Amino acid sequence: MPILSRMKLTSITERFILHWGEMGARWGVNRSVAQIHALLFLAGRPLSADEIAETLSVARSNVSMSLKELLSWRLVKITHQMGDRRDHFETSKDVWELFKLIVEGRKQREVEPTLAVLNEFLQSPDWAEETPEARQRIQETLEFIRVLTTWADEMLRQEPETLMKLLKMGAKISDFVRK
Amino acid sequence: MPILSRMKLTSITERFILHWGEMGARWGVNRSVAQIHALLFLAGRPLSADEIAETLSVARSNVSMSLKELLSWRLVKITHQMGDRRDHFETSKDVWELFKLIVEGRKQREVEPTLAVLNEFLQSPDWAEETPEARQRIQETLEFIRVLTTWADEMLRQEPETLMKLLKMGAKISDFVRK
DNA sequence: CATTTATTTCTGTCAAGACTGAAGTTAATG
DNA sequence: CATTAACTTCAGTCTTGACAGAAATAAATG
Repeated sequence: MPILSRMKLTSITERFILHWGEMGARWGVNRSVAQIHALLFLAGRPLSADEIAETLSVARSNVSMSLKELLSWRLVKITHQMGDRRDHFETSKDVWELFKLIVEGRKQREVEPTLAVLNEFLQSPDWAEETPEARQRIQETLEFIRVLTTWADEMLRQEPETLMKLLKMGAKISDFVRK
Repeated sequence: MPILSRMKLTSITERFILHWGEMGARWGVNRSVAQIHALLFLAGRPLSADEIAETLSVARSNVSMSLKELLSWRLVKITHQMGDRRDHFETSKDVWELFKLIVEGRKQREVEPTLAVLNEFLQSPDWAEETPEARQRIQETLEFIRVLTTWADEMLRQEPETLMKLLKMGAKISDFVRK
């Protein structure tokens, strides 16, 4: 069976994918998942699971699982091509959009459970047993996470252009606020 | 040899430490490292390495290594007590300060190397071989990371109170900027 | 409705790295 | 300067999770 579907990667594309995989791993993302996402990002067109497997030299089954995870993060969408029964997968080419989706995903999967846990502490009958200092620090942590996520929600609702302006205005705004 | 140094953890403290360890693991931080940090945060006083090991039931050597890592992130400082030769370890009780240190650390360890890699691509003789689309996406990624880190640098230079104000003003500022 | 094709799930293997206990090193004390 | 205490490093073990190949399932086609 001939290999028809392997994309040949340029040196830079390959290095990008490898670096992205490394970084993913550091941030708690499966290396293959990060690599597949990087490949789709640079390819800029829908790829079939076979093509991905061939190109990155990973098992077809591994690609299947990784794509499933990327789908669950909504980083990847399924598309179809006329006359081809296979699913094809693509990702947004807009880094801002990707960033938004990742932040949104982490918020739902990690921040919200943490808020739930911390809030539960406040309700707990054991709460009164804590030292006042520990109680205060837990409350400050809760408040910190709340402020940060509320703000992140607001920011991520903005259009990329607005967001860019906000970020680039950062210095001026903070000078203003400090006074 | 009697165990003199084990702190008894309240139910909530224990649950906090366990949850923090879990979250750390998700974000690519060694679970013990995160747990030790959580313990120091809630204890609110300097603890010896022995005391940490006893309290969390992990090997003394593991504590040594983990503390070394926390020191390298500057999340933990060594202090001494009169009449005790042992090092004691403490962390800031201020979540904002901790957050700053973590962001700063990740920036240095992960973001800067990534910027270096991407910048290198632009200089590379292979750069011209890339498709225009891939080139554009890599450049946009670079720009995105640059804008975000520049902004983060600015924000983290602020006092916590200024920062709080900025975050809480978020909505108003973005309404203003959009126009 | 049998057959081919596409996709997912399952299971065993392997590698990375977290953890431990022991050995080694350094520093303080009498 | 010998001895004890504090701390670090090292080597092996154990755990976790990534991965490949095989088997199972689902879907499409003639």
